[in-house]
Formats: sequence, C-alpha cells, structure tokens
Amino acid sequence: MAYWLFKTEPDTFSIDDLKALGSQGAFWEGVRNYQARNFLRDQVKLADLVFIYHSSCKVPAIVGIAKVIQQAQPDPFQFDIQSDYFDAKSTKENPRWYGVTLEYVKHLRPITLSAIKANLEITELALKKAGRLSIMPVSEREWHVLCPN
DNA sequence: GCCAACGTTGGC
DNA sequence: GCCAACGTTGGC
Repeated sequence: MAYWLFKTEPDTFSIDDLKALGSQGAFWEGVRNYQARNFLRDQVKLADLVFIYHSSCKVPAIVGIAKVIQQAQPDPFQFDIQSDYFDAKSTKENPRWYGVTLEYVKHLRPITLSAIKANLEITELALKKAGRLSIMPVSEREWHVLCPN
C-alpha cells in the first residue's frame, strides 16, 4: 500500500464536500499535468491512503485522509467540449487524462504548510519544494511523521 | 492581487 | 530539439 497527497482548492471541492459524498466517494477529475497523471494512471492503487491538502486558501494545510476506492479511469471531462477540462487531442482509444475515485476517511487537525516546512523530519515531500504538482507520493516514514496514528 | 516558479507551446 | 513566450499554480 502506498501513500499520497492530493491538492484541492476548498472553494471548488473541499474535504467536507468529499465527506458529504459518503461511501460513493468522488471521482478526482481535472488533473491536467503529466507527472500527476502518470502517478494516477500507473501507481495509485486500490486502498492507498491519501492526504487531502487544501491549497489556494487562507491557511494551506493537510486537512484529512481519504482512501482510494477505484483505480484509474479515463477522465470523462476530457471528451466534453463544454468542459473547462476538454482536450481536443485526447481520444477514447487513447485517453490522455485519468482520475481515481476517493472516499472520505477522516478529518485531521490541520497540518499547515508552515508546520510542514518547519518540520525537520520532513525532507522528501514534494510540497516542501515550491512544486506545483497536484498529486504527489508521500513516503511511509513521512506519512507517519505527519500522522502518527 | 502580486509575482515567482515552473510546465507547456510553438516558431525556428 | 532548443528555447523564448506564455499561461497557470499557489503562497504570501
């Protein structure tokens, strides 16, 4: 089992929105970055655990945990000409973009970006560098540093 | 709202 | 295939 961190803008889709969907979970659509896509398509597996991180908001922070309940599927919005996520270069035979489905697990007391940056135990997490990656791996060790239970 | 960092696009 | 221009992300 692997660990991940997914970013979301809470004004668009927050952990509370995820919680409200209950056991049906939420399809994580709209990832349009190749590195993030590769993680989603190739490495994110059923039952992996995911930190939900709120970005572009007052206090950027890890706010809770979700789990993967369905592995990668083509993101249907890439075929929807009405959607902001439409991609004219993607075909059904060879889709470019994928998403997974997440189910809410629990809230955490927010682990703020400033606390993560200040934590000397955290050295690998891509969030620490000024990266803009929206899906990133978290090592098992660093997961447990951030979330001791 | 500003702007630095970085990914993507497109001309050559 | 290089790289400048451009667009987007996301912290502050």
